[in-house]
Amino acid sequence: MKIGELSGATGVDTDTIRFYEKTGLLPAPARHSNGYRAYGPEHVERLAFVRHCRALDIPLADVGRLLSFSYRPSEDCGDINGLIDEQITRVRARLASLRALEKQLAMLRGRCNNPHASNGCGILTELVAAAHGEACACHPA
Amino acid sequence: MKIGELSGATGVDTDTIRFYEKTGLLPAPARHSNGYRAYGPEHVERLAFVRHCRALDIPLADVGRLLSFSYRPSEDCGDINGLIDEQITRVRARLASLRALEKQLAMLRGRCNNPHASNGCGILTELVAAAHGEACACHPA
DNA sequence: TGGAAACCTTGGAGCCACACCAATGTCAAG
DNA sequence: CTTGACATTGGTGTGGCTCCAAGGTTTCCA
Repeated sequence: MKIGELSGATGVDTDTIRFYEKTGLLPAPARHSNGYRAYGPEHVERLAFVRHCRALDIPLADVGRLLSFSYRPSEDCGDINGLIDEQITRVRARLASLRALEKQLAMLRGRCNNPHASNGCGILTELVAAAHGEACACHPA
Repeated sequence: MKIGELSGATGVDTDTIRFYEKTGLLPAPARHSNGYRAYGPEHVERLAFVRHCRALDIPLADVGRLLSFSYRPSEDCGDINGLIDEQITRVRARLASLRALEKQLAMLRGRCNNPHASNGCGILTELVAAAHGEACACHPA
């Protein structure tokens, strides 16, 4: 199968497929006589694996490690656990900071509910106050 | 004050300060006779404003717009509201997807609790199953 | 006075995970 | 024979920095 067919079968853009090949995540496939890439079912599977990991927001470097584990099945799986745990930690940290952020933005937004001249805008006033180090709605003292 | 002093006063890396200048977010300061950048209190304030916006994860392009509002104070502030609303929308969308992600990763992690050979690893099995399109712990059918 | 350490300058590359582009080559259908 | 869809390579752009190299300047201490 050609790259467009692999793309259609997996929903992954052809540019992305070539990018994965260049970065070593997908093995370089055989070529047709005209130079076109020739993929088999094993590529479909491997690409699906990569995309599933990416759906979990696992960095490409870690996906590569996971792939190497699945090719050395006798290795201890402690590293796999660690890798997933790190990913969970990353996600939870990002969640915490985004939750705080949402609160701050909501408070800031509450400062201004109707249109008026921006020299009277509570939002702008608030942001400028923050620049002065004063307590602000989004970062209360 | 020199760039290092501005950096010390605001906690912003000198590289970042130069980057902001290059992208037009900070005005190019005067220079000392030796070519060193010469900053005043207005730069401290403006830089603090930028950093506070960045703490709210507002993109630099939008920070630039906010700055331009504060220099054209007679403008209507409806655009400011819209800008903050967009930011809130972005943050909420990201929160939703991260929450889903956390659930999926937690389920995946539950597949393997003790170290063993990775050909028996539930996590890897799960990821490979996903590659086959089967229902998996993280993306249940 | 000398020399090291700490600062400053510019310009450019690297990070992540792609997306998009141009110029060119290949192939199947009408 | 042309049109259009597909393929190739290589390069650039994104955001928001971060780090580096190669040099010039200032400051501090013996």
